[in-house]
Amino acid sequence: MSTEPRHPGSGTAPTSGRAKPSPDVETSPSTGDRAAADPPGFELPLRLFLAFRVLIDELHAELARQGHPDVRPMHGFVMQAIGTRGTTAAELGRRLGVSKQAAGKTIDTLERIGYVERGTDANDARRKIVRLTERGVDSLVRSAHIFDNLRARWADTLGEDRLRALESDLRLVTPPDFFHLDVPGWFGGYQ
Amino acid sequence: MSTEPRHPGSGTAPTSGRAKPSPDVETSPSTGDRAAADPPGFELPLRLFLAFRVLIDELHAELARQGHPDVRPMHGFVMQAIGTRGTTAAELGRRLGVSKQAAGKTIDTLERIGYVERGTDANDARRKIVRLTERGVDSLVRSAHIFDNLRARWADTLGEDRLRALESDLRLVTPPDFFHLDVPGWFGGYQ
DNA sequence: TATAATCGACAATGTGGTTGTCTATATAGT
DNA sequence: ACTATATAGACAACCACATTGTCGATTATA
Repeated sequence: MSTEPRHPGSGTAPTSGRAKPSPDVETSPSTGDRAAADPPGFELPLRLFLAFRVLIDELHAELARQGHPDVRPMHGFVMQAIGTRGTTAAELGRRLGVSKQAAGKTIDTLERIGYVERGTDANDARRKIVRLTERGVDSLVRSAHIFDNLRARWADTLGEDRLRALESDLRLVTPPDFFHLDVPGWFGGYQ
Repeated sequence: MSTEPRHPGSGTAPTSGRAKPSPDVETSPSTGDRAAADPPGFELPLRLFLAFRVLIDELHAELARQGHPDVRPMHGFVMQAIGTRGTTAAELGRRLGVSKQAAGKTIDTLERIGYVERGTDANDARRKIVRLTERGVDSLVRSAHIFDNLRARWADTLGEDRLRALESDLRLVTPPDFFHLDVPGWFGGYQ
């Protein structure tokens, strides 16, 4: 059906594909006993994810335009978790909910592309403090601006009060813990 | 840019949101020129993702209780994309935005755990039609029920009107295409 | 009929996660 | 002070899941 060519994982995903609206699958094979006007239950999680995707994709498209083409969604998230005060691989792993080895690998990548640097801890010879470089901070500053602009665009679309209500509602149904998303193998499964 | 403003939603009375968690990094080191009470721009995407996570995690916890402990988030999504009419690996790959090889592997998994089965196409000897088994359909039926229950719980928390407003708002800022999430290597990057 | 396109399979590869093991360093208990 | 235990980070092996490239079989088309 969708004759559009695929875009592999690299590069910033488009999201503006405007493909087919209706997928071929019935809402629910045999649960037509719900209130008629309600949307299918699985629309809500999908919309939440799509909304997330839209924001992240547009962020990185704009970030690429502003001189940060190599930053991946994961990187920005990790740099947020590193913070301006810096941290260690083990601590970062705990914060993100991944092993310290995985955190270390991501730090390797960020170091290689120049967004973090490793230093030593004067008080603990074991620890190596990971700190954002100037470039790393710059990417976060620009991300903040871009997110603000995206939010403003949503405010134009939805109205400021509706957007605030949306944010408020999301806070009510989500855990207060910000990081610790456990993104790793969460979506996939045992093959 | 995939979000064009349509019509500003008729305002629902906003309720006061709770305090922001404030992770380790400053919102924006030099963007204090926004309205002061606004949340940091990156909270919105994170909340969207967390909300998605909450729904999917609870779905699968309940699904496991109801006799489907092996279904992973990806599986349910893929089965929705397969649909009751069945499809082929190549078509499924296009629909999901992944390669036909990746789609084929996921189909292998679903076949192994008994949720789909492969048949032949009488009209085209190349194609192998993938269809949901009875067990596969059962998992989708239960998923629909569980999603409905989860939605009802959110309606209790937020109020039915607020929830409808949330869904409506999400529709305004997301592309109409349901599937085609390009989940694959999207989050990660080049190491 | 010759040529092109498509399906499904196989192989090789890359990314990103895991566990396990190792050394060096810090810290707590005796 | 000395020893036991815990922790940081590095290295290796492995696994999960995606990618591209290729290939034979089959269908569609010029």
